[in-house]
Amino acid sequence: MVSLIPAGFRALPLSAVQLSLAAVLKCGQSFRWTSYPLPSSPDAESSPTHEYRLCLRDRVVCLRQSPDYLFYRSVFPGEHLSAEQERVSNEETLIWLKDYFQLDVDLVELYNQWSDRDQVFNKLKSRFSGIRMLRQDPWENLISFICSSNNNIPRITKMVHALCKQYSPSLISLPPPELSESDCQVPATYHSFPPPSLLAAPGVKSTLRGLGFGYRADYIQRTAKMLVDTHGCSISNTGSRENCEEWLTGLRDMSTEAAREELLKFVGVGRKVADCVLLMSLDKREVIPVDTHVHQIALKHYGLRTVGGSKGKGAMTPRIYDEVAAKLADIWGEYAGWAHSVLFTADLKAFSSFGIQPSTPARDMGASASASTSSSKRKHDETRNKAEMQRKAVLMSAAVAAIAAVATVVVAVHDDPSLLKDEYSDSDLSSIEEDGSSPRPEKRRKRSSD
DNA sequence: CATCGACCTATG
DNA sequence: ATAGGTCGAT
Repeated sequence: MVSLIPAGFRALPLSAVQLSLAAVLKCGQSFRWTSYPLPSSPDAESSPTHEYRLCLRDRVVCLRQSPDYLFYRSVFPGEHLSAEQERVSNEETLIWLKDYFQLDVDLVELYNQWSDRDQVFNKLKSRFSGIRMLRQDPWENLISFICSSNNNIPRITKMVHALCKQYSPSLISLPPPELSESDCQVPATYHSFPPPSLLAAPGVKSTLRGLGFGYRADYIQRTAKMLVDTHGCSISNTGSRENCEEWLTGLRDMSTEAAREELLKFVGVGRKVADCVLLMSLDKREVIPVDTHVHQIALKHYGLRTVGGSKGKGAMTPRIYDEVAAKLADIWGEYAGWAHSVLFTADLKAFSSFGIQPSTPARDMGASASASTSSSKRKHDETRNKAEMQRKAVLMSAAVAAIAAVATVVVAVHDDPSLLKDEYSDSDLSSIEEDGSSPRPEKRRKRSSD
């Protein structure tokens, strides 16, 4: 049967295996999407559960997803559009969508390739499907990931939204989708990402500090200033972006090494942030950003051994960085950065309940998490908007995974399995290596200094 | 080159 | 103490 198209939306045929909005828009690639839970529908199997919104320069793009379709619409400020304007804007939004989600790339084919090359990935692919790389705006991407240093996703999200609110005027104000008429919720205002010239002003430092950016406030202002001073902030006659934004985008045409070299010139941009930008907005699909998390994944699941003078703690030295990146790149191949994103997302604690079907969709009171887990196989909560619920979901998922692990096969490790370390066990990746025969995870060895 | 401490802030 | 690090000084 054909599922209903939500009112005002257009439907693009697209399998959920090719794209999972729930994963891709919330896994820390972009920090600017807002999501709204939708009231549950009678046809719960195939109808969207959330609406996602992003403010572009001139419009707000709204998305919903069913197993077989991506539903989209765009909302503009001002009065109604003519039929012709409507047609044109829909076409523009569709073009943007195809570019932003890189729909020309067959993700299923990539998943199959990675599965052939990597047994660890093979275990994850069914649960964490549809995770692809966005093709983001380089300027927004750069600033967002300067914010990401020594930081966590919720706070980065807050910071980026605060920055947009501070430096971009409100494009439009919209009510949440399909309100339950009970309470009058305030409409949300939507702000686009501000251009470089606005962040280059000296006063930005203190303003951003006031917004809780910490030391990143300086980095952002100085980077914006550098960019504007070096490559100009006038608007070119063709596009609607500042010259330096165009220049940044132009790094797409350079080699990975040359583009990285340019990015590293900016303040607050080290190897990791540079690699994030290369991968997420500059088309460098083979690049693997290595953070502490990815490092742990490499140690735990890919038998990377800690060589060199690395001290006991997992210090991220340039040496280690290169080793991890080289190892994973070798395993995953041409689209290694994309594969990395799947593994990274799978390891996020916030995704511990991802890809597990709730068998009892009716009851989802957040409290009953612990007791019922041991008896039932696939019972699980479904809504996870409450931050508090997420930690319970972690425990629950771990229990579910442990049961499932009994029936699963031993995971082959690429190097020496005996070198596997277990630094943190509350992630999802941890579930795939519990095969019953592996040695008991050792406690993290901690040096009592002082 | 490799290593170390400082840096904002919020949460475990 | 650490969260998807980076900078500047040994």
